[in-house]
Amino acid sequence: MDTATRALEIAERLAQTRGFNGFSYADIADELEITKASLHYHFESKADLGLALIERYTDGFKGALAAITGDASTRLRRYAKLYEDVLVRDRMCLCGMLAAEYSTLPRSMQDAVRRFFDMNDEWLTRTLDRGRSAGVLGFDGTALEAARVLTAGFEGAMLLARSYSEPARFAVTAKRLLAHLNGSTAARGSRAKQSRAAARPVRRAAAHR
Amino acid sequence: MDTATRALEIAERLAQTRGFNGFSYADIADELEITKASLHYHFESKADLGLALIERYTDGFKGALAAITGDASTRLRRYAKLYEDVLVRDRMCLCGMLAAEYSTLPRSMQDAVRRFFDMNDEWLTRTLDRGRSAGVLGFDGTALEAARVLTAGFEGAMLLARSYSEPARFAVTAKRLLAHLNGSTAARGSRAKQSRAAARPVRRAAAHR
DNA sequence: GTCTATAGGTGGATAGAC
DNA sequence: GTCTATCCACCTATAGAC
Repeated sequence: MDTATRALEIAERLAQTRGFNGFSYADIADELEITKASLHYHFESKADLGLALIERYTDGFKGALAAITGDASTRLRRYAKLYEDVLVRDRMCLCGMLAAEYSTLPRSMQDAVRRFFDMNDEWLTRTLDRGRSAGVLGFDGTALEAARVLTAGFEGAMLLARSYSEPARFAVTAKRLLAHLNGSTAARGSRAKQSRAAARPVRRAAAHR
Repeated sequence: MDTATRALEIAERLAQTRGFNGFSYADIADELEITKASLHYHFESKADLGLALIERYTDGFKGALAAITGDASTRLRRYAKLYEDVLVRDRMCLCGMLAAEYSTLPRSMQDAVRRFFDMNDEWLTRTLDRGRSAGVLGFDGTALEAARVLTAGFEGAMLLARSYSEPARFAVTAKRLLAHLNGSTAARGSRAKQSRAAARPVRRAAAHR
C-alpha cells in the first residue's frame, strides 16, 4: 500500500475517533514514521487531506450499499449493520463526526459531507419506496421522511453509544427504528393504543429506574 | 451579569456551534474585551470552564423539563420543542456536540456529559411509562428503549439539520418519531402492512428523487 | 519521496504589577 | 479583577537539500 493511502487510513481512524480538529499532521506522520514535511508532499493542505478522506469514505460506503441484496426489510437490516460495523471498531461514522464540526470545516469538505448524506437519502428512499410497493414495509408519509428518521436515529445512536462504550445501545435502538417500518411483525398487529402492559409482561422486564 | 457568567454564555454558544475543541480562550476574551489572563482568573483551566459549561447547561435543561406539564403526549411534544429551540438559534445540543468530541475531553467533562444523558433517559422513561399506563401512548419494549430511540433520533436530527441549515428537517423527523408512540392517531389505526400508497395519495406528495 | 530547518501563528497557562 | 509580559508546546505550511 502506498504512503498516501496509508496516511488516509490513519487519518480516517483519527477523524472518526477524535474529529477532524482533534488530530494533526504530526499524529499521522508519527505513525507513518515519516516527517510532517513528507506528508505535505502527499496532501498539500489539511483541507486536501480532509476532502480525500470524505470522498474515499463515500466511495467505500457506496460500494457497500451496492453489495446489499435481499428484500427491503433485509436490506435495511444490512444497512444498519454497516453502521454497527463502524461502531464496534470504536469509531463514529466519519460524516456524522464531521457534521458536528461542520461549521469549522472548509467549504470543499462541507459539500462532500452533504454528498454523503444525499447518497444515503437516495439509497434509503429507493429501498423504502420499493419495500412499501412490494408490501414488505409499512410506514406513513414519504419515503424520504422515513429515510431521514433512520439516518438521524442511526447517527444519533452511534454518537450516544460511543459516549457510554456500549455498542449494544446502538443495536437496540437500530432494531426498534427498523421495527417501526416492519408492518409484518406480530407486535405491530397486536399493539393497540390502550395500555397493554399487563398483557405482555415479558416485554416489560428491566424498565429504567 | 458578572464576567464569569458572561464568559459562560459566550463559551456555550461557541461550544454549541464549533465544538469544545473549536474555540479558544482568545475567542471568549476578545468578545468580553478582557485579556486571556483575566479569563484564567475566572476559570483556571479550559477543563474547568468546560465542566462549568455542562453543569450549567444540565441545570437549565432540568429546569425546563420540570416546567413541562400536560399529558404524556403533550409533554413529549414540548420536550422535542426544547431541542428545536436550540436548533433555530443555529446551535447543536451542547452535550450532543460534546458526545462527538467525547474521547478528547477531560474525564470530568465526560462524566458530566453522561449525567446529562442519564437525566434525559430518566425523564423520558418516566414520561413514557406513565403515558403507556394511562393509555395515552403505545409502544413495544421497555420505556427506556423507547426513550433512547427518541434521544438518538433528536440528537441525530439536530446534527443533520445543522449541516443543511434546514431546521425543518429536525421538525419533520421529530414529528415522525413521536408519531410512532402516538397510538391514538388515525394514521396508526388505518395503516396496514400492505401497500396503501394508492389509498392515501395525499400523503405521498414530493417523494425524493 | 523524504529529509532538515524554519517560518509565522495560535493553543493553554503562569508570574507578578496595578 | 484586570493588566502586561512571557513561556512553551503545538499547529499548518514552505524552502530547499538529498
